[in-house]
Amino acid sequence: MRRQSGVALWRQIADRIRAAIADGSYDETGMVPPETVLAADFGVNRHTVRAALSALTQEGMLRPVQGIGTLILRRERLSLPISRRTRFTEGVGEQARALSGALLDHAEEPASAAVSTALHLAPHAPVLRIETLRSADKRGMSRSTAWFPLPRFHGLADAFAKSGSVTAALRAFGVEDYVRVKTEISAVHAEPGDLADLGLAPGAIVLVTQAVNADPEGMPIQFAVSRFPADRVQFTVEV
Amino acid sequence: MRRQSGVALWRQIADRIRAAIADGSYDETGMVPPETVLAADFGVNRHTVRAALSALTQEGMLRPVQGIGTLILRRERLSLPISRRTRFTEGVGEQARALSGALLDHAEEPASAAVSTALHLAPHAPVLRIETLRSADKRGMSRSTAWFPLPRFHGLADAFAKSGSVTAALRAFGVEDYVRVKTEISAVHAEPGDLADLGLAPGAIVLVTQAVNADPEGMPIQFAVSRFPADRVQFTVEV
DNA sequence: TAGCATTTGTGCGTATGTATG
DNA sequence: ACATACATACGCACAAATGCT
Repeated sequence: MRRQSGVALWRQIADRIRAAIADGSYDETGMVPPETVLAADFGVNRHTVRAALSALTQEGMLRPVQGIGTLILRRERLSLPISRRTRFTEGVGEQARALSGALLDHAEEPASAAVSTALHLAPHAPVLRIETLRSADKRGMSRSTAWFPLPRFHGLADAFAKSGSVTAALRAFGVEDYVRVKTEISAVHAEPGDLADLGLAPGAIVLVTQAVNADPEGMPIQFAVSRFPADRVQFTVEV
Repeated sequence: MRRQSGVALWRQIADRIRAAIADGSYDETGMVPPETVLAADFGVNRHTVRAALSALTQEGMLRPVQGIGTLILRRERLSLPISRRTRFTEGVGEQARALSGALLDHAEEPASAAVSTALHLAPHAPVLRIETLRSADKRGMSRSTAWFPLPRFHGLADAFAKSGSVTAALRAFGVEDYVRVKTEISAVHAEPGDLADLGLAPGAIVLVTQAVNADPEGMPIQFAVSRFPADRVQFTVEV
């Protein structure tokens, strides 16, 4: 708990309580310890603990009950498998009920250096860019920007908008199967765009993946940069 | 850039500049834009930008030069491959010169529920726990806690202390080869322990992996929880 | 050499946010 | 709810170092 660090004490404490809930430290009671206990544990005033709990309540993670304590509303982390056959929709599987994929924006444009490299295209070759938002149980789970080579996938944005699934949209373009050839995983603080689309608070963490998918012949067909709220998603790699 | 969020503006800006440096946005000049430009871009006072740059200078990422600008000293992130044959030392490869692994602590103790499950042991079976700190070029790269079944690996802590390598220590116990069978990746805010061991600032992000290694016969021999500073490390998965 | 534009470094006054008791 | 202390953010002004004309 460091002061004068640019991060308010109440937020540092909120982050630690959130982590403790996620790793099951309070599973026995299903409640957060009393405010006075937390205040003593963290070495701060009770006001400060209350500010932290208030923020977590705002996030929908806690529900305070007068005279009883502060209940934990269990929100498991979605576990997304990364494998040679990574698909968001299938990966979520039984973990959530209401799955949706929305098309936020799309455009045809010349490829940037990073995109043309990833897709093995000539510099500035034309590509289709689509911006998507995926949700599970009405909570934002990923904000993704994907690029596809043109003219092969001209019109794919419409196909995605109809189905809400990249796999289905690609199938409409004759791609029966595709494989994940590379995934880079990093983590950064949420940017203003994430806050709006995913409903996050400043200082929140987003996991960032940069992935390349290829068709069965090994030709890259999609390069995607996706951003996942780290408190709602984790990755599993089984090789 | 949201105010009154528990995260100081200068820290939010420092995080965005760090991310911009990491993704190569300023590679053309090798310098950060002038303070007045950054202030206008982010819509804040120049003092606030200076507080952000000062923090990054403290991290050793920037060097300001009066009359010239602010030079970028380090932008590369260590890329750690995750595969069936994941090894920290080999994974770093050519990316760093001085590699070291220090043994911080070790003890023999009964397995917790998570550990006994991961290692396929009976509840409370005896295990060896070792705490390690790995560094590359004198910068902390991972803080790791690993568990090994007993009595098979009794004395492994000493072997690790001598070599600074898990692979070498295991070989001393007759394990010529081992494979990574599972990796879970998530991200959280740094805890006080991370700040000290890895030299991080509050609010910093740590990537967390939970991994199981098994010997060639498929018997789990190691369960490890590792914490990596997200601004120094990223993962690559090639399947 | 002198002058000028650009850029980082510093000081001060004020308003708001954070943490305590 | 109030009072207090400190951190954060702003606006304005000016000093100091550098490169160019």
